Amino acid sequence: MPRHRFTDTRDRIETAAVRLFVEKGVTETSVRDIARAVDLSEGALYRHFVSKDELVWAVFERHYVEFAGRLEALAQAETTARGKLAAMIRGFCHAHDENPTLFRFLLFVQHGQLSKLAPGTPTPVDAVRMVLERGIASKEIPDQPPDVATALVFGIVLQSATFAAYGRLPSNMGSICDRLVTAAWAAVKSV
Amino acid sequence: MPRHRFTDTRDRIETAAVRLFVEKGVTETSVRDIARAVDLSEGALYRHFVSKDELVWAVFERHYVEFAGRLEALAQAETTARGKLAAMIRGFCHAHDENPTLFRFLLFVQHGQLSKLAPGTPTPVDAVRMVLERGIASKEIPDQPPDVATALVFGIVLQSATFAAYGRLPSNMGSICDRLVTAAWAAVKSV
Amino acid sequence: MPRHRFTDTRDRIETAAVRLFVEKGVTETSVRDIARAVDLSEGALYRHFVSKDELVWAVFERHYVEFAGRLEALAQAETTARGKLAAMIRGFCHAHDENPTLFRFLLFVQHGQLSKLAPGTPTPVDAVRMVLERGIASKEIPDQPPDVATALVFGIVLQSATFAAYGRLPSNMGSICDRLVTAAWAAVKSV
Amino acid sequence: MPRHRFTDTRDRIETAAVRLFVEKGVTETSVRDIARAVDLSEGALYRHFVSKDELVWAVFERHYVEFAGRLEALAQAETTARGKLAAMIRGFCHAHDENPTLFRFLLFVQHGQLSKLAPGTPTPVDAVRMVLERGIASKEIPDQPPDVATALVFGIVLQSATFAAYGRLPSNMGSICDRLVTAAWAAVKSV
DNA sequence: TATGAATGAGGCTTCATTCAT
DNA sequence: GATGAATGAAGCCTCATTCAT
Repeated sequence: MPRHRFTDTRDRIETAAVRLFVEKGVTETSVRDIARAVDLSEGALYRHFVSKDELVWAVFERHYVEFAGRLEALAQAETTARGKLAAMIRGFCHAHDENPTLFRFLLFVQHGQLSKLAPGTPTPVDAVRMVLERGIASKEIPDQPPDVATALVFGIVLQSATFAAYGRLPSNMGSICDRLVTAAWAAVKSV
Repeated sequence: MPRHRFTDTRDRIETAAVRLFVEKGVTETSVRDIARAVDLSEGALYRHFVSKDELVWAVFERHYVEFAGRLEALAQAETTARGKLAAMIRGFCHAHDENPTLFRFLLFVQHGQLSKLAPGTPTPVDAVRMVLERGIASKEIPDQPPDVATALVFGIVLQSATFAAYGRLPSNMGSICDRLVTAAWAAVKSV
Repeated sequence: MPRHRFTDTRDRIETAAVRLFVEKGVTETSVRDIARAVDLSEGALYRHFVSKDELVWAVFERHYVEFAGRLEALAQAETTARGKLAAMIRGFCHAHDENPTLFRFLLFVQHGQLSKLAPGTPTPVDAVRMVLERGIASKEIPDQPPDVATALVFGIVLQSATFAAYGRLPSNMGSICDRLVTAAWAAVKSV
Repeated sequence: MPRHRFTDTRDRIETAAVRLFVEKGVTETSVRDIARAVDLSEGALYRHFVSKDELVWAVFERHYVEFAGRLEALAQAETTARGKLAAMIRGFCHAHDENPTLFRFLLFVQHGQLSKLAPGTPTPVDAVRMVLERGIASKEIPDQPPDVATALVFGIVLQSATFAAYGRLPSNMGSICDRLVTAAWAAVKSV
């Protein structure tokens, strides 16, 4: 059996890359930076990734789609619009606290990966929007453009994450999660 | 007057630079790109700016501080917490619609300029936070950590701007400004 | 007036590049090699050429087409098939002796540039072939596939140039030019 | 028998390598390319060849010398200069048709291997030259520099092979072999 | 023998910046 | 002020080769 730390190495690369991307930005992170972070030669990276672009994309795509799926599943486990929304916001907070670095990469750094998603690929935005749209249709939520409602909810969650990143809010989003749920629901109902 | 031409050229450079920074990102915009956009040689740019970094910083600092000041002035012209908040949100929307590109550069691109501000320099975040903190002190707003409240308001406004940039919301933020005021107030009051 | 040694520098680059391409091959010649040969930094080369590929192509295309034109003109100045053929072969010998390095680059190194020529672009091969085809049509040359006749003539000329390059024949092709004309004509007539 | 598998693999490598060398050039063919073509790992190739250079050289040397020997044998089986020359040209055509790829590698690609041959090693050029030189000495062929005569013959044969490679002449050189013999003889006699 | 991860050198290119004119 | 050639560092990537398994 060969060494087969392949998977291991690939994971180490991805983790280090995401961290650097969040710390310095994607463009500002050189392949050399990543190589050093995992104590590997630059050339060796290319046995695991075709190119820097592909590395960025691979990390993004995998987790982004997976996260969207998780949100959808959380929503489906609830029956009311408020329940669904609360579950999703808790999902955000949980994802953030589980791996803040990855969370920031997916939702803030992005670096233009979004436009590479195959059209129709479900995103976290879609997941939230879908719940709100249905809530409006079922009159649980007052009539309003679903995109506006989505902006309200998304903004409340993401800006909190931003403040957490800057140290303005506790790094543990779980601690303010309930507050965010209340605020988001109030915002959405306030039309 | 020669000084005019200078100022003129400098302004053209700044405007083009901001546009490119927003379109492609700061790092992804080369000095060559900027020079071409204003139909000037690369070398000539250095008559107007010491370095690319300084250009970025100059544009950011000037407008960012000025914008913070504008927000503060708007707030001071009102007496109630709700009035101040509404005025500021209208200030955001107005600033956005006046020059969406500059708005995005200041609030989204940033590119690490924030940390270069002299400590104590008032920022748009501070302006909003100050109003909310005082509203809490005066019981106009329920007791809560001011930073959380600030996150709610800021998130609602900025995410709407983001959606406007992506075409999910109308490019004219003025058209949803009242909705944002209502939502922000509801969110802040909902504790 | 700026220095405007532009043209000068560009020419020096082209000359050095052709020499190196012939000496070592195109792929085996690095941009660094060329830069050193003209005492310039690697980066500076890119002010004169978009890319290494473009440099190769630029040198090839310009001279190859020009040479084909020269051959055609030489042929047109003669009336008989034999006269035309002799003139062209003398044209080959003259081009070789004028600049053996360039001659070798155009006719031996090539490096796949041939397939980049716009379809229909006249080449030296076409020039020779045209004369032979017409000579066959006019019965000055015995009936035979024109491509075979072209191969005979071209082979006689180019192999001599090859031997000259290797030192097997004098570097001065002019000294065997008449012999080549006689041989080529005999070969073509011998069917 | 294990030795067979070894030999087998080595042959597969050589064949694939020659094909790639002809298709893309030696430098442009990477060890990886070769490994893929024979469905082997890169590392495994080094069990069969010391280095890429050695692989190139091994293939070249073996077949080049062997081909020269074949030509000499063909010549020796004939008595007249014309007979010897005709036999050799037929030898060229036969070798080409038997394995056009190998033929092109030996006679066109070469890639500087020629200069690595031990001085005095007989080559196809030598074989042809020897016959012509003796023909001149015996007055079967008019007096002329043997190298010129060699260039005429070699050029006629090789340019035809070139045209065959480009599709200008039929891929089957056997079909024009007699024509080449006639032309070569005429060229050589035409002094 | 075979594998595939790893290396280190080197290749092409871009970039911010300088400077003679 | 303006130009454009020049620089040197750095960036991404490929390659021939080695080696533990």
